[in-house]
Amino acid sequence: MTLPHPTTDQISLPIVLAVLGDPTRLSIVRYLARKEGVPMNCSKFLDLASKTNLSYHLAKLREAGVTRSEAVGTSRLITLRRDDLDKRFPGLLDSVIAAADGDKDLPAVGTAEAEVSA
Amino acid sequence: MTLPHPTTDQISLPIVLAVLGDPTRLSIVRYLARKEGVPMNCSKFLDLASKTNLSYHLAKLREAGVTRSEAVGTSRLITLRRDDLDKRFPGLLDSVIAAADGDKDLPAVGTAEAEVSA
DNA sequence: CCAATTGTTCAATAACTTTTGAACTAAGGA
DNA sequence: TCCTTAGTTCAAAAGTTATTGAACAATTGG
Repeated sequence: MTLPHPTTDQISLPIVLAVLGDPTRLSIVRYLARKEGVPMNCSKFLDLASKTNLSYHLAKLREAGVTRSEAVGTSRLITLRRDDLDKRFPGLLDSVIAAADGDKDLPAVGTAEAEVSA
Repeated sequence: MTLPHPTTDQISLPIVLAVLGDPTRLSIVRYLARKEGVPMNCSKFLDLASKTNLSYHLAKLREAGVTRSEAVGTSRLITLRRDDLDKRFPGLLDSVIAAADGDKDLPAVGTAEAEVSA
């Protein structure tokens, strides 16, 4: 944990909702949920936006308390803060992710990829 | 139903989340949920914002499919579209409202009021 | 009919958010 | 050491959303 993250009780509902109300960020969260346990690095998401713009969106997610970013070497390992979000807003993340999974209009991550891991 | 409302399947997840990600609108939704079955008119919310600004926020909620506004005389009867939202995004509204109910930072509607009805 | 009440619309402005490119840092491998 | 890879920072530009006040419409009660 290198970069600033809010503590669990600092996570704010309107901020989380506003942050998830962006299609790029919602796609990132959906992908992180699908690949939970497999920490992701930024470059996974380069088909959603430019590197600079991703840096911006990932910072928003981190500052809102939705994700955790850990510096490992020259990479960032990005994970969903599922436990914290479930504690703070029970059921919210699950219903958002379920709804996002059924959303055909959200941009997809990793299309045309040999999806290997579980 | 006088004003334009999206149909159930036109309701979009990112738009709903973005619309709920505003403290004024989240307070309105929380209040509507608490007083469900009792249709509200705009003026109930005048302690949240100016009349003009409320008109704007209530239009946003309506256009996103979160509320329904019906013209009755010179008033609007505003109700939560709970059935439609539950059908489209199961569990989402409940978890948002539960989280909003626990949020001390959200502006309150109808404080210092003799709250009469159920 | 007149006035009050309820809410909308419009245009302007203020305030934010998103996107961009260029320049940068920091780690790792050859 | 030098080069590459991974990501950040900064300032500018573009775009969007929120807020305001003045003017408007429509209904209702006197």
